This record gives sequence, C-alpha cells and structure tokens, in this order.
Amino acid sequence: MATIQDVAKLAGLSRTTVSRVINRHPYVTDEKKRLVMNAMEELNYVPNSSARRLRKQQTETIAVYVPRITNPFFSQMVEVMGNYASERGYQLILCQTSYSRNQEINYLELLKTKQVDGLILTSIENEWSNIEPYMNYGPIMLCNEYNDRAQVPTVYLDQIEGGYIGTRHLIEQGHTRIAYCSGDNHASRVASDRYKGYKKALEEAGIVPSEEWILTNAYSINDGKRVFSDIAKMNERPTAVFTGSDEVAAGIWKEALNQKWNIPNDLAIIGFDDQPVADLIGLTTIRQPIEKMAQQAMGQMIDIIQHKLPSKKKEIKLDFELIKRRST
Amino acid sequence: MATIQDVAKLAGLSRTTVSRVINRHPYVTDEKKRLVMNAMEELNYVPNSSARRLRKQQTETIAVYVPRITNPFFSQMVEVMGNYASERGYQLILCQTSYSRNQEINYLELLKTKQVDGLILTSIENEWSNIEPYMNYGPIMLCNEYNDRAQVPTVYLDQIEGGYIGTRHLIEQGHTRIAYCSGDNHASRVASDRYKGYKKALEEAGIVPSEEWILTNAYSINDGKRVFSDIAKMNERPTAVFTGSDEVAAGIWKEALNQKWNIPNDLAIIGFDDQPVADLIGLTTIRQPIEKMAQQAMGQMIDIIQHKLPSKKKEIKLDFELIKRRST
DNA sequence: TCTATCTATGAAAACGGTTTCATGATTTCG
DNA sequence: CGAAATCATGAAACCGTTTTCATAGATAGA
Repeated sequence: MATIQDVAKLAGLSRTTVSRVINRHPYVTDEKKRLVMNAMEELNYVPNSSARRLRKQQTETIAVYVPRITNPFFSQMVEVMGNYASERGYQLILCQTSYSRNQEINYLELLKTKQVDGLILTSIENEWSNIEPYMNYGPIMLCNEYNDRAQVPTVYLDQIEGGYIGTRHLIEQGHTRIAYCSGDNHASRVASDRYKGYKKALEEAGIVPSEEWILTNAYSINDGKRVFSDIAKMNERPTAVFTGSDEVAAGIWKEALNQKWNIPNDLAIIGFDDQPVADLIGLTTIRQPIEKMAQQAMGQMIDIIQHKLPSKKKEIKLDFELIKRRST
Repeated sequence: MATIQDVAKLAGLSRTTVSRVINRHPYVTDEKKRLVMNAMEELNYVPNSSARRLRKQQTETIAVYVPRITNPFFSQMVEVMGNYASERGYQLILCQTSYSRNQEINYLELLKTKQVDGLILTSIENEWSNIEPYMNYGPIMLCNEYNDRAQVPTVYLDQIEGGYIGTRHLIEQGHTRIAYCSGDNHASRVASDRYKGYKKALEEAGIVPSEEWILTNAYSINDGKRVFSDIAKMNERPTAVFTGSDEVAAGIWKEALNQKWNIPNDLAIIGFDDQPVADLIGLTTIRQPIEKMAQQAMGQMIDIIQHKLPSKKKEIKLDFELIKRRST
C-alpha cells in the first residue's frame, strides 16, 4: 500500500502539500495540485483511515443501538439511518442489545475507546443512571425511546397519546372489555407511557379493566399466539385487544383464525407501528413515522458531531396516525 | 482522556510494560502487573482504538453487504452475523447497497482505506470483474450469492436445486401451468440458477411454459400485488406460481384474496425463504438455513483474518427444506 | 565456573496521516 | 516606496499505541 510519503516523493513535494491537496486546503498552486493528483493516481493511493482517525480524533462512524435488527420497526429505522449516514460520509456500526442489559453496557464501552463519534439509542435496557456516565465520552442521542432524566437530544412520540388513540378507537367501536398486551421493560418510558394512555382512555370512558386483561412479555409473533391462548382461556373474555406491536397482533390474529374465531366480531385487534404485515392481514394499527424519526435523529447527530455542540436536552416530538383496517 | 503514558507515569513504569499488561504478554512480574492494573483503574484508562488500529494494521471490524436491511432474509442474516461477531470481539459495519451498482462500489472503497478487516457480500450487484480488484485490499467472502469466477470462500445453497424442488412440488400437486416470478439481477447467480431449476423440473415433466408466465422485477409485497394483477389479466392463466421470496408471495396472496380468489384452488402459490410471514398466512415455501449460513460465513471470515489465510475458493454448500402449508 | 538461555524491563522506532510553526515570495495598501 | 497582509511551501511535532532492539540479571547446563 502506498503511503502519503510515497506520493510526496513521486510528486517531488512534501507530505504537507499532499495532505493539503487531499483535504482541499487553500494555498496550493494548481500546478502542484496536478502533480499530486497524478502521483496519487499512479500509485493508486488511498489515505489510511486509521492514521487519519488517530490524528483527527474522530472516526466518522456512528453506532446505532437496537434490540434486534429482525424486528421490522428497528430494521426500518436502521435502513433509513444507514442510508442517510452514508450520504453524509458517515458509516454505521450496528449494536444489537438483544434486550440484554449486559450486552448494552458491553457495546457502550465502544464509545469509551473512541471507536465511534456518537451513539443513537433506539431502546434502553439499563437505568439511565447506568448510561449517563458514558456521555463523557461522546454525544449520545435517543430516538424512539425517551427518558426524563436524560439530558440529551431526543426524537420521540408521546406514547401516552399512542396508547390513548388506540384504546379510544376501540371504545368508539363499542368495546368496553379491552385487553392490553405489551413487552415488559422496566427502563422503558415507551412501555410505561403507552400503558398510561390505555388507562387514561378507559378512565375517561368510566371503564375499569380486569387485571387479568393485562398481558406482558409479548414481543414476537409466537408471543402473540401465546397471548391468544391466554385470552381464550379467560373466564371473563375481552372483546378487543390492544397490542404493542404488529408482530404480536399478527400472532394473535393467526391463532384466532386457527381456532375459527371471527376477527373482529369475536375479537377486535389493534396493532402498533404499521408494518407491512399490517396491511397484509388487514390489521388496524397506529403508524409511527419511522422514516422521519430516523432522519431527524441522524441529522441531529451529524450536526452535533460536526459542530461539536454540547449535549443537552432538546425534544423533537412527532405524531401518530391511526390506520383503520378490518381487524377492528 | 488518560493515555498509556499517564498510566505508565502513575505506575512508575514504561509504556512498554503497560502495553505488555494490556496485551497479556508474558514476562511481566505479578508485582508490576498489579501496579499497572491499579493505575489503569485509577485513571479510568481505556486504550485508544484508533492508535491501536494504526499500529496493528487491523480494525477488528467486518463489513457486511446487504441490498436492504428491511428485507427479512437479510436482516436475519445480519442479526446472526452481528451476534456472532460480537461474541468473538469483532464489530459489524452495515453496508446497504440498495440494489445499486454505484452504491456497492462506493462501499467497497471502505476496504481500500483499511477501515475493515474483511468483507462479507450477501448479494452482488456488479460484475465480478469489478469486484475482484478489491481482493487486493483484504479478504472477501460470499454468503448466499455465489459466482464461478470468484476465487473466495463461499457459503451457499445450490439454487438450481431450490428452483427445482419448488417447481417439482407444484408439478406433483398436479399443476402444469406454472408461472415463475423473481427479482431481476443480471450479476446474480442465485437468480439465474433458480430459474434453471424451474426449467429443469418442467422439462423433466415434458412441460413447455408460456413465455407470458415469466415475470420479473419482483422484490417486495407491492411487486407481488402487481404480479397478481398481471396474472389475472392473462388469457392463458397459470394455475400456480413460483416466487422468489415470501414477500412477493405474500403480495400475490393478499391481492388474490382481495379479488376473492381461492388459494390454492384458483391459484397455488409457493414462496421462498420461510420468513415469519409464511407461517402467518399459511404459505408453502422453501426454507433456507439462514442461521447456519450466517454462522458459517462469519466463522470462516474471522478464521481467515486471524490466521491471515490466503483467499481461495472454498465452497460450503448447505441444503434447502420444503415447508408444505396451505397455499399449495 | 563459565557460557548459553531465559526472564524482565525500557528506550526508541514505527504506524500514516494532520497540524503547527517558520520562512520566503508575492501582493496590497497607505 | 516601505510596511503589512496574503500566498505557498516544507520541517518537525503530534496523535497513542505496539513492536523491535538493547541490556542486564537470573537460571540452567556442561
């Protein structure tokens, strides 16, 4: 591999001048510029990024944290972030926390060793107090997940609203026995707020839900199937169910059909996210503007990095949209 | 940030000795080791990875190329690769080519600038001759896609077999009018071989397909919907359709139901990949062992990097499995 | 006991760039 | 016309590690 020294020698100039040409500094005559360009061409020279990183103390790399990339919500997020980052000359390191606190902390050490210029978290597994110390090592942002104590830029949706809109819709369809099922992450404001929204809508309508109707630990299609069985076994069955993701909703839908239930007559289902599968099976759902969120977050992050802005709270709130389909 | 020099000073030793402790070299007395450890602890020291990269000429980073991360086939692949890499101390840079030749080449420049130790390609957009030159800059592997001319390790499935198994299944179900629909990538052996398998099965059964039945450019659910409309408009309609992915199959299925067609009586559909959606909508499909592929590929790659093995052709062939469901 | 080998450590070079500083040539301005 | 500002270039310092080389003491083998 040719180094900048080789180029300099071939061009009959100093490393400094070559570096100037590479970095488009002013104060290089066109003639020398041409000499350097030719030499670079001839030697097939490419600057070594490790050296550059070391000297410039920046990596042009951004880490994105997701629980699992196979979750369509997060893969859409990453798709958009990746493309946007690439357009602006950044590359993306993917960190899958696998819903594990340890794994999240492991990956956070990345920032310490200066392997990335910044971090975007789309979910949080640990208490914020465990994450906060890492802010010393570089900018951190939240996208999707949010937290009161986190003094960082945050792109989010008010999940109280999300839970409210969905539940309200079910109530308007005449339901009073509405189950609620979600994942179960103690550190997640998304989870707790959405539940608050559900309760709020019920309270407004003067409905008191049975405790039995609150189902947790539901993330995947298979969890959805399990949730259906749980519902089917209940003495006092709900007539509708609010779910935390389209995947879980799809699992419920699938198992309900297996058992010859009629959707929505025997059970109305509302999903969350508006993933492709929702359209496929005719699922009413609450769309989150993933693309906008991802772009806003990545844009902010690059801004912060490039202008060395101090990390401070700055909330960007986006809006939901209810997508009515056949399942309610 | 504390540097190795700071640690050395605090411990009253040389940088060399500190480095030895960090890298677990022999020939350090336990006493000095303890001194160093304490100093590192006290200063909250973490080695700077840029410096280390520069000196060691390796990055502990592997780039994975996929067309789009939102395609479930590839997101599953990346999920497994990411976890496996992380276990072995490597991190993963995600490169989405967006089915674009330019984008693929752009990302290939990464390897040139030594930003990664190796490359795993799961798809190929350019002719191999355009990719080959990059082999000079570091190890490249193929996983899923394959190519005769590529002298690199390859984890793959024989897609002739894939096309054959699916088509053969439809023939065994009594179909003789079988449409074929797929993406359309000229550089892709996966695409061309699968088509060969389709033709082979038909020929064996003495069937000559109508040219009208060969549908291309189908990647997504929406493409599937379009494909259904095309089929519905045909004079000589097929009674079954072989598709290149479960997503496309799902699109066909969805639109067929919309038009009140009966699946499989009016139209049998076979998908490819066995993604979660296949189980959901009861799609017969051909399962690819994604997890195994991903692990084999990442394992090989790390081996190659760590033992500095020369890049040469080495084919690891895995097998399909037909999953029979209600759509055929 | 004398040499060869092994153990333990540090000084200095190396990795490949960018940035600072110095210097001289050229241009601008009063 | 002389001083100040601007332009153009290179030498050397610097980023923070790892690796090579040198050295000296300890141990083993003859």
